[in-house]
Amino acid sequence: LKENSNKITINDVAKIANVSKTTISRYLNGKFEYMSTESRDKIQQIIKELNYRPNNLARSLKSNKSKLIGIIVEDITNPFYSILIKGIGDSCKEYGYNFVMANIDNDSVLEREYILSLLDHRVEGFIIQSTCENNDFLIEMSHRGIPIIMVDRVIKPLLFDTLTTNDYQITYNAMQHLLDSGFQKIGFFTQKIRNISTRIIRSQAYTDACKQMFNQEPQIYIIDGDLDSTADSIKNFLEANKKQRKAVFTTNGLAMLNVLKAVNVLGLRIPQDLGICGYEELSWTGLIGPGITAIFQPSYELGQKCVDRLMKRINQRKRNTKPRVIELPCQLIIRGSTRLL
Amino acid sequence: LKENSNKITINDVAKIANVSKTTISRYLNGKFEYMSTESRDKIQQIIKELNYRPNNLARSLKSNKSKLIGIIVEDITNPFYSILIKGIGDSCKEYGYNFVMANIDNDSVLEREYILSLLDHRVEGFIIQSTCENNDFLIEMSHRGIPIIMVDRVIKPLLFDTLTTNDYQITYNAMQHLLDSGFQKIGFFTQKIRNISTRIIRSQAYTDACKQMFNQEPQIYIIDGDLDSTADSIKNFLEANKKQRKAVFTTNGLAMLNVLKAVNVLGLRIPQDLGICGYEELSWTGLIGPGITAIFQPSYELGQKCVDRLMKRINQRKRNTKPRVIELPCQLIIRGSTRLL
DNA sequence: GTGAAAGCGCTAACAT
DNA sequence: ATGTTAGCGCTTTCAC
Repeated sequence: LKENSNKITINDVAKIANVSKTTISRYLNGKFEYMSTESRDKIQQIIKELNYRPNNLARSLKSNKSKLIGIIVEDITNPFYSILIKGIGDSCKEYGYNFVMANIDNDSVLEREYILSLLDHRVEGFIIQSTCENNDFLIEMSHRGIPIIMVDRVIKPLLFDTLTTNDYQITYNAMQHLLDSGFQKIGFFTQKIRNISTRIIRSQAYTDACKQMFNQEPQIYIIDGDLDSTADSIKNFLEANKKQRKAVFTTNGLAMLNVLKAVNVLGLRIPQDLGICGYEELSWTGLIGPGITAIFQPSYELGQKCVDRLMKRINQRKRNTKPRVIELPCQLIIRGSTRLL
Repeated sequence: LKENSNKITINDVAKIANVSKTTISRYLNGKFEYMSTESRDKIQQIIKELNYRPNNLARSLKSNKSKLIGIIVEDITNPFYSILIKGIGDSCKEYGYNFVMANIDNDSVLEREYILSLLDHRVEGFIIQSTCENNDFLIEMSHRGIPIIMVDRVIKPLLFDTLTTNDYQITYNAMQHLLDSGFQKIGFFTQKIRNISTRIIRSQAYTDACKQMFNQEPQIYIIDGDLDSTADSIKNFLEANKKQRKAVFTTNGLAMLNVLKAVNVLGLRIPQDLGICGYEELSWTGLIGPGITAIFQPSYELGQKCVDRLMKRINQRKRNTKPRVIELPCQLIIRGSTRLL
């Protein structure tokens, strides 16, 4: 590598190769049919010698193709997303793309700001795990011809390609498993539901299961607060269902963590005093007490498929074709926390 | 937002405002001293009405400032890095920057490829958690004037600004704590050490502690393999130190997880049969058995400070000033897994 | 206080 | 098979 090799331009290469920069450009874009073998070989060698790399900014400015996509996620510290992002990154590489990422912390204002800011860099499309509070804005973007893939969120009516998991079915299956294991009353522990579709769908599956299997009213506990309030919720749930065998279902990893901490503080035995089950399968769920029954989501594959779908859209002439929902199956990992006694 | 508002250029704004695009450009760059208040107000209003946003690609091409930085990490699914990246992202936003990230999975070839690929996008600098196998290459980049911040790695001689934690000291402190808790022999469980400086430093602190406190030879176990081989390592360690009270120290979250899984399989009691302590404090370490004693690293702050430092470098005329090491303190979170019996 | 014009490093339409 | 030329949307020098 030479000093300043990042300052070498197409003109330098052209001059040394004794051809016009058009020919170099053709070479760079693989249009070899428009040049002699000698030109081709000479150019190849010179590029290699000079360590020339084309300036993407200039290419993008001209062609409006930045080879960059934008990723908007709720919270990258959540393992579900960090694995998803790894899938996205690996897949991007295969397509010759890079990605710019923004963490929006559930803030819809931030979501809009970041989308505009990434568009300033001319990202060619987005993979968005939306707050679900900017639907009009997203539709606007879509009308402008910017491909958008929704991940882990379903917005109705269906306006964007959507990558998600079989949330309803797997939640319902988990309920069935709890029934089969002898649990009689199920508490549903979730963060604030807001508009977020996954939470709504999961709670719907729970509610349906309550009616259809457990003959109980839904008992939904919102645990956005601290450890104490989570512990209180659990105590309330236990009090309200004294004689029956009980289990809690958690809607995401954070809810799971909070419930486990509270159960720990309360000194409850799993699964004798309380069964536990829910989203999501994390590296450590097998190690807590008797092992926690948990739902595994294929987040890496989800990330890959998001990119596949986005690339299809980007390379598609006509962009207003009907959006599709792609649903990947989850897996219920059964462990001691929901054992039949 | 209007249709096609991303197609509006500085020329459109200039035409409507009835001024030259130079004036618009001055407005965009805050050079208000070169225009009348009327011009200024008019431009402001028109930009707002049109929802005009300048094309970053064009700005960057001209100015060679992309407002983009590059992040290279080993593995984004490791909570240490995902939290670090959150810190980086939040801090970037304050500076008006975005970042392009690459996950290199400990692969030095990928590291080089990604660095070049991000440079094609004219990132203005890098925050790199290097494989430590591309030092010459990184030095080359640095000579070309590309600011590089090393994070979580120390390369000697010191050629880059470096953000790290007080690894040696905190590891040594952890050893002291084990001694104070009545442990007599310590096993060191690590992934392959390779060139990675953190692992070297941690193992050095361990080795020194062995000599200075425990009067033992270092007992280092490499656990890159599967669960079975980790379990074997633990059995060997126990066999080799039959009569003494024993503890293991793990060098990162993955090693910790593997050890805990193996301990679980072997049915060992913590801390009676085996004490456990090490990197790193994760959301769940308090929930396993009696709670796991662990080292907390301030990764979010580390991420923020990386960006602070990088911005200093980017905005610095003279870039060859002496590199600095910034060391953030860790915390040892003491729990039941290293209890005095 | 304002504008004309050159140019950043490419691509592509149109020649030849 | 190859070159000429005109931009892409900005910034910046220089002139007035």
